[in-house]
Amino acid sequence: MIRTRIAPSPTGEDIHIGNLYTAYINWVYAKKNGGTFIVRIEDTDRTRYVSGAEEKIHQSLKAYGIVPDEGVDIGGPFGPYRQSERLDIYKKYAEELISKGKAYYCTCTKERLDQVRKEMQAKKEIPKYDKYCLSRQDEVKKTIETGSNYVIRLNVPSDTEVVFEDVIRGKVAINTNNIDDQVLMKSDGYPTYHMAVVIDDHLMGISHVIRAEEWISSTPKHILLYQALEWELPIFAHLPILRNPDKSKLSKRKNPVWASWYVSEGFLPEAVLNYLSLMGWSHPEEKEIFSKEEFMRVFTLERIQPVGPVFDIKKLTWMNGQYIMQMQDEELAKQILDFYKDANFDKNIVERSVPLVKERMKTLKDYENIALFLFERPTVYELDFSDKKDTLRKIKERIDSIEDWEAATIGEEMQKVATKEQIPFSKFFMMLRVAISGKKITPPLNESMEILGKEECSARIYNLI
RNA sequence: GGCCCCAUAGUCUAGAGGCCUAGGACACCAGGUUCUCAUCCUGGCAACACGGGUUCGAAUCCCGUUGGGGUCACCA
Repeated sequence: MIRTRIAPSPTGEDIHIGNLYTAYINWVYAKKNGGTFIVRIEDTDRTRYVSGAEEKIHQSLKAYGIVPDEGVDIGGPFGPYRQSERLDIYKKYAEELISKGKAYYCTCTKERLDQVRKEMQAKKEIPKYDKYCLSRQDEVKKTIETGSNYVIRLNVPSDTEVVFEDVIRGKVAINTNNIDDQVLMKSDGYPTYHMAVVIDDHLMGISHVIRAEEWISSTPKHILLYQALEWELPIFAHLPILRNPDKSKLSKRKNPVWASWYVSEGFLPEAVLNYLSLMGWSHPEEKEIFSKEEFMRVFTLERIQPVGPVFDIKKLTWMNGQYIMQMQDEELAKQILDFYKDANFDKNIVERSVPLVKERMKTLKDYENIALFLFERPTVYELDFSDKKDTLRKIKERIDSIEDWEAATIGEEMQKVATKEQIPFSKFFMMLRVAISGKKITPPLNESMEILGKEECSARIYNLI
């Protein structure tokens, strides 16, 4: 049975796009294998806890259609799915580890820890805890009984090669000399990530730990824990980290990173996911645009490349445009109406405008730039009409005389005016375009005029005379 | 800095020893279609980081160098 999970922390505004990527891969992998996808909230850091973040994460995942089978809202057989509600579980295993000699109490102060680290760095050694408390456990236990603060540390054996097989990278080996005696339980009674992740992944029956590459170097700690508790290892797959254009880890300083930002900018969730799926992975037939269902069909973890890809919003934008172009008109109208629900655009006009704007929009947000003039009269004009009033009058007269108000007729009649006035078509229509819309760049003019209606067009011209 | 991961055009990638004169996509440039823009079509620019091996033959395998990234918390 395949069981995958993502473990977001409610420490930001929303789910990070990199986590969304990880979530998508986990979700697809579980779904394609008839498995279960779990969302577990890792809220063990109460100092960085952001209230409301958890709800936001769930909302965003839902907006992208990544729906968990088990999680805080829906429950499941292995709950609770919020780590802050599992404290007694971690405590129990921490005690087991201590009784097995795999972990120990530590009462060192932050000052001493800093001091030790400093000294080691000065000696150019690897900065890590010196196991001072390990040798004096009886003494430490006594001070703890008097109420002093303590943590529980993993007792990392020296000079041992920890080896694991990563689905994406193959064999990875790290010597324990490079690993610190990781704190497992913090002084506030909460577990650290390393403790909680191992216990929960095991208890929740996670078969595949699919997470970002940044976790590779701490995986040996986790393996030590699995071994200490005599648990079977899950399969590990470390996904590449999405990068900024300067190749550093994708960060909010250099890129929009919140999943909901993309939605609010008018990107379609399916397009974002499609783009994300191309990060480190390619379709066996080199297709670029494909549905979730198709991705699910052909996806394999093995095909993921270990290189960290740069997140290119330009290509995402292009892809989003492709999705918009391929969308059914009715569906696009619905999406536009929904995206602009506050603007209260006239439904009929939106529906009629869709064929005109569809291949001009890259994002839903583009609609306003392109089609606003269909709803409001222009206030600024990208052309000066002061010496064109005569022609304008001719245009208005002709507009008023048209009986069959429909794009083709409008075009023909306007051409007649241009010919009569001896104005080249390109110049004439540019003038008319700006007179109607205020702008030099618009959707097809005749069709736009048809949508606006005869009276409105006539009025717009009249306003300029 | 130690450890770990990685290395095909500006970017995403195909490529698992001869099919490679290295293919596709985005971006960019030029041209065509067009009353603007967009779409669409045609063409173009542009890469196997470097050095050693192995082999009849290497973008593909091995080693080294260089470069990039990640990680070294009572954060995840």
